[in-house]
Amino acid sequence: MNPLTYAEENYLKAIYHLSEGGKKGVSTNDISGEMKTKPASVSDMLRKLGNKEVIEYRKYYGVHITEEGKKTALQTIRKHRLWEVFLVEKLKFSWDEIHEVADELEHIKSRILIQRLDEYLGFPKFDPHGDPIPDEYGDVRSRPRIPLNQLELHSTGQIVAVKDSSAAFLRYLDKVGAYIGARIKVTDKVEFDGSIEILVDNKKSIFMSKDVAGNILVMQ
Amino acid sequence: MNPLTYAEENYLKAIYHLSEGGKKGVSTNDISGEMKTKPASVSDMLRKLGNKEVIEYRKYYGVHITEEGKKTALQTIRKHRLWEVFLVEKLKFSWDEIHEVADELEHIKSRILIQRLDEYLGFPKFDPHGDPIPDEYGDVRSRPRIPLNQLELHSTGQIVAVKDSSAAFLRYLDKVGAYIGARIKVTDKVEFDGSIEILVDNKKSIFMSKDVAGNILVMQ
DNA sequence: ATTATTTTTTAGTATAGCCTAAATAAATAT
DNA sequence: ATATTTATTTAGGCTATACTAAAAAATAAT
Repeated sequence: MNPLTYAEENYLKAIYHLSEGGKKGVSTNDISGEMKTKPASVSDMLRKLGNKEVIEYRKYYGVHITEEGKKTALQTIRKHRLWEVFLVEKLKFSWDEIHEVADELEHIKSRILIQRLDEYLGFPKFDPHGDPIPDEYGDVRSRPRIPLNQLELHSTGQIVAVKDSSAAFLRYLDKVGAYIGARIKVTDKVEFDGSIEILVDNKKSIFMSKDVAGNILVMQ
Repeated sequence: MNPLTYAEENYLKAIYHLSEGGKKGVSTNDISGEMKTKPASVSDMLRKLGNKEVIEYRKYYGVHITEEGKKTALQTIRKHRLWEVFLVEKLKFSWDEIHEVADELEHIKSRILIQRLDEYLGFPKFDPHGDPIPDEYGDVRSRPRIPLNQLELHSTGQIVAVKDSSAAFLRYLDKVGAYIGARIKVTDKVEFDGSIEILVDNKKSIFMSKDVAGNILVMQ
């Protein structure tokens, strides 16, 4: 159908991100939180996105993104991440300065622009945060995951999963401030017993045993 | 005052371009022609731009851009032209493909982005069309102007001013289809009397005497 | 299983930017 | 100088996006 507006693209992207992982619908409140708009505005928008068939929308029952919608969202994400690579690699931005700018750049419409940019950047597969860049067809080559204890000293990564997903272990992670999605950096490795120290989100230092680290999967 | 919206920036840029050369006000109809909107929409917008003090607006008497407005317009033009250089030099666009894309890119707001882009491109002074790129403070290093009759056969240029700005001469130029800003190419030079033939905007052929050509300033 | 609370939707309002049709001012022609 | 034509503005409408306040549905609590 019609191309999406700037605002519609942003909502769809938010819905896509909120959908990741869980297969249940996304709630109006979740979206309103993500978009920093009021729930009433979200309801309005959901009706529109439903009409454009990028989401399935049943009143009071949350939202599912359609295949069409997923493809569209991935195109926006592709553009966002390619521009992030450009900003960091070519214009020497640091990775904490790029988000807002990329949020604007991602809406530039020209298809040929993105193809040329991709080529110019050497067809990168991951953005500066380590997130994968979807290809022109929306396919994502996800990065191999390795246990945290195998990460080199000073390497960075992102926590993407846990091997041991027992409630006890998750509770422990929560308590020390680690979580799925956290950006981490290995700041110390103790040879003697294999325990390590990591920095979470550039803020919080956590010390953990080799056993614990072995149960956390990261991607670089 | 408040930052300008996307649409306001576009109108202001159009007004700036229409103001160049002539010191009289720009008419509503001129703007509507340039922006491909209806005169009624232009009236609306002029009131807004007047409130934001980037133009001086007196009903029925056309528009003058203020110093503040000129500075703002030049920033937009600077961004537009820097992006054009990027598209041509780095992404290998041909110069007839870049306009629409640059029209979108010019509205990206980050100041630091433009500084870095400028640096990355090696602080270019002219865009791919030969138009000068204003600096951060809106200063334009204008390219030397020469009388049209001194232009070589087959050279191209742009009409930027007239020496004789009498009403009669301007009316004549108007009648034959020449105007400030026109892109021209010298297609013939008659040795005998110094008269020349030029092609305006790749469309219209004009034949003119040496005297007339000598009163038209072009930049290459 | 009612009641209370939370979530979501509807109703009505506002602003930006565009439109058409009608009214008014300015410019031109007789 | 008046009439006609042209340019411009006003009035009123439409769509997109957001808002607040009120209504309705779903969920949780007793």
